[in-house]
Amino acid sequence: MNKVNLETSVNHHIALSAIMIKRVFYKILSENQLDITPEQWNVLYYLSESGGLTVGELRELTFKDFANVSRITQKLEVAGLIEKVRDSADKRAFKLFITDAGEEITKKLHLCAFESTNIAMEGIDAPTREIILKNLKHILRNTDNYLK
Amino acid sequence: MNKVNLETSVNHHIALSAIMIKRVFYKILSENQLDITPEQWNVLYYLSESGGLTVGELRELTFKDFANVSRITQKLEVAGLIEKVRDSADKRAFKLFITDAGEEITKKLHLCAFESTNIAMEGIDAPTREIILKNLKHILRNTDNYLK
DNA sequence: TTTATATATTTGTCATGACAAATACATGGC
DNA sequence: GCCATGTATTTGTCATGACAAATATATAAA
Repeated sequence: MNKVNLETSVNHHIALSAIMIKRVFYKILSENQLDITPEQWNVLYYLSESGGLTVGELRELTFKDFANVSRITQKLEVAGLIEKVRDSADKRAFKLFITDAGEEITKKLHLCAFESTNIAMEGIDAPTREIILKNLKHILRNTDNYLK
Repeated sequence: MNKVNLETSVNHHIALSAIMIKRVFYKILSENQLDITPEQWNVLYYLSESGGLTVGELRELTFKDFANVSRITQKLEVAGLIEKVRDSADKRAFKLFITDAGEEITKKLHLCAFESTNIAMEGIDAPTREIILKNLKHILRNTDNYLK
């Protein structure tokens, strides 16, 4: 009888923590009257770091699929936070750029992300955070290999 | 300038790991022709452990909100995997019970969950898993306190 | 009892994730 | 150039999460 116990399952607790962290982030966002979702923040983050990414490149960076990146970027474009420019060399593709308004909001979003990290990680020292990070990256490799 | 770096953010990697683990689980479920979602598995798990829970009790156990538990249990009921029985003492509430068909599927789901754990955690030794689990529980307390 | 308020659950809406199908453009082989 | 195939992106559908509003029943207060 291979029975799983969710109370002691790391997998399960990763899922729960992810949900709770996202809730904290949502709350901080709404307290700061930022009409942005955590996933939109994720896209803005990468476009702020490096402009001119395509939808496909964003897909890789964000671990999302084309469909979702497509829809998230549409919303950000409507909100005036990014621009989608047809690539003249490859007319199927877009190059995405963050706008000045997008950069403004991204600055605030960095503060919110910083705050939510402080809340979630309070009482966990730096070496332990390193261990957790290292092992989460290990889990990402494991799962990535399996899904290939 | 408080700038967050997602590449070294534990928060962010928890979110990514959660998504990837869920994808692995989805894949295993579909390979086993189990027409069940990870969230439905979660509900089945608790109803298998202890029958007669209300929607509200399930909500607490699963970290979901009423709306979602309500919809998930509706689908499981339609699929014949659980039963919702009006509580005679409190006619607002239901008592939920897993059916024999639900128990059958739950057995298989335990195996799938076990398998997905093995895939995600491969190469991470037991003491390290303990450390991760302990700290994820710490994060759950931190976030829970903040959201209160 | 009547009324106000609290509780259990459901429904509606929007954003997102998974997944399949559709669109539009590119590229290689003929 | 023309066609088959591949690539970039979009759209549609279903399940779920967040959140607000609605429904039904319970309970407390007047």
